Amino acid sequence: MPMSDSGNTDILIDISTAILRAHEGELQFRALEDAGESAKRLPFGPFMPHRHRTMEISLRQWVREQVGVDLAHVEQLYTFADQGRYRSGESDERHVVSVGYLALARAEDTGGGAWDNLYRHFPWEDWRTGRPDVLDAVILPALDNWLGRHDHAAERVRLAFGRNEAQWDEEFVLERYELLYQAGLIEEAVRDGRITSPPQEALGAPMQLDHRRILATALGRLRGKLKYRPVLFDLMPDRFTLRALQETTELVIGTSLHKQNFRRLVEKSGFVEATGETSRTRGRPAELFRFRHGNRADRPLAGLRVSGGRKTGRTS
Amino acid sequence: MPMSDSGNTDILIDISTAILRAHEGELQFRALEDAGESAKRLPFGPFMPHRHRTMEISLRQWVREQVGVDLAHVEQLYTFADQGRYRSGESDERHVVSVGYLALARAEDTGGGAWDNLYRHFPWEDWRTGRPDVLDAVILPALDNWLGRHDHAAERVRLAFGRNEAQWDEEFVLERYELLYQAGLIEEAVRDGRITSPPQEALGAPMQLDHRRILATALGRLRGKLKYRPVLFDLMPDRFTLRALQETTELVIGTSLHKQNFRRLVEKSGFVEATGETSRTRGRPAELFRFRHGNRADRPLAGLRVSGGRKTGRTS
DNA sequence: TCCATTATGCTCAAAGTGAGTATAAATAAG
DNA sequence: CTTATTTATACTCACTTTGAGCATAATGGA
Repeated sequence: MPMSDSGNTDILIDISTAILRAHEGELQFRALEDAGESAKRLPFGPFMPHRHRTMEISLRQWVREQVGVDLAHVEQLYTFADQGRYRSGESDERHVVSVGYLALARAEDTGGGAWDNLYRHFPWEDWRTGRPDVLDAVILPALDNWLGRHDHAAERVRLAFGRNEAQWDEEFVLERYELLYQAGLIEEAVRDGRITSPPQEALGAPMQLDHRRILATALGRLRGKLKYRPVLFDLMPDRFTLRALQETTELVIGTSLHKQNFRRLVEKSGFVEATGETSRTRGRPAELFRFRHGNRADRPLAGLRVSGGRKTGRTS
Repeated sequence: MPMSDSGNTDILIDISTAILRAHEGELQFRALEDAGESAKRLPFGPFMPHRHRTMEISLRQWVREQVGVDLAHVEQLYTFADQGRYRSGESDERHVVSVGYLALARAEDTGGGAWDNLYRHFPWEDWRTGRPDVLDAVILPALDNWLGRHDHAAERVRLAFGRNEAQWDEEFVLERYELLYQAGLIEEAVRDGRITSPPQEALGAPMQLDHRRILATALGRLRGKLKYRPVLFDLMPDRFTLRALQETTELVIGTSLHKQNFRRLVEKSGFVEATGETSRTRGRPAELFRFRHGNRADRPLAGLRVSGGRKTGRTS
């Protein structure tokens, strides 16, 4: 239903990319620093339709050329168009629409450049060594306080943060971030003028513009995709041990897994095949596997869904 | 990495919405007709950032006002920016970026207006009465013929259409549509000048602009979301029998389900509660249920995943 | 040689799932 | 009013999947 107005507004589309890799036991993203600005940012640039036929093609190209990273997987996340979350202080006349992308890279294919630990910006999302203290010490009390004045959001908080009967769903990264933002517990909310009293304690390292929101979207999307598409292998080197695959998986979903069951799951999935070679580190050498391009019934790795089942925790 | 160019292009953002409902045994979407144009279209309009703070808020509002539908669920699908798929014939100077939305409505909340059967545009997606004939009679032979000249796409065809060892994945709606488009088997491809020889037989009813692509995205997204979020209830009336819920489910995923097992799955999921009332039609009266807002551990309805298991088909 | 360390194999019970059979409660047909 | 038809609901049963753990196998280093 075309509206009467012709919609003649000067719009600028920014494309920002969360480029992730698994490296040295960390889930990292490519981060850039600007002079005189403590918060980092993602690589981004304007979409120029007269130059690039599609956003993804152009993105792949300039990330390789200007960021020095070969991308294994590229996926559009979301288009954010809400005003006031972006360049709030600047005097640009144009309305900015922000398109976020998720990209995965193998550590080997990443040149120099600075990489940052993703969980430094989302400490409440890393459950690998158990439930993060910051949840009960800071986040939930602060949210309760906020809920006193905004009780309509109680159900959203319950679902996002797994209170009462609800389970912690590791995919709700964005929902959690947005709630924290709305509750004024995120530094970006202060910057955007959404809240007057600054948070008593910084919850994760802030970023420029809406880049932490894009990172949250990226992490949530990746955690979801993991379970039904073999996207993890785009973070892995050519050959890898099942242990390394498990560690990368744990990095992404933010919990620890049962080793023997993980092995069983992956072996049955048909996504990997043994190479015959072995890798030696400390203990018994491990078999090296390689990704097996979908030549058989690709079964979802639903078993990667965070249990919540009977118990939790890793078994040696 | 901001590019040197300032990106000063006149960009128009169109927001198109696939509004779905389940009605009279069909999965329908709100379709509009234009004079002198046989292909229908979705409701759409330009994004006007100086008027609307976010795309979703404005969309909800003008769909209610101008289309006469109360939306139960709204979800952004994708932002398409590839040139040449959109308004190819027009002389508008501006570059058009198309943002697609999925919206769900309860049949009761939809006013007058025209609704169209979704599967009329995607006959190969409806497996409720078995594998559609058009697949083996038309689509696969034509794709094979096309693959002769474009064999690099063989793996994509295999996965999307479930050939050889691969399984038909009901979520790959967009992948299938895009392959058919690229292979020139879709009328829109002719319209866009992508292919010279028109398809021997029209595969599904065409639509204006890129609206069939948006519908494909919508159906695929909904089929996926079904399995882990209680989104189906946004298509259901206040009270419903389990049979009605099953029929709506089957409409969406495009396959038929085992009745007793569906009942078991839904009852155990905790998403519904009995009302005590019953509905009478022909046979034995059925209990009326209502949606139970997430007050307990919301378990994914993974069981809705199309079996592919031992056998298929409905049991009385 | 013994130990710490990591990898891999195997078991077992509980829960989930596919495919039925059986029974119940209505209406429609004679 | 009796019977057939239709739909709903209950229950079974074999098989698979999953959470959890025990047991054994290869390494390098003390």
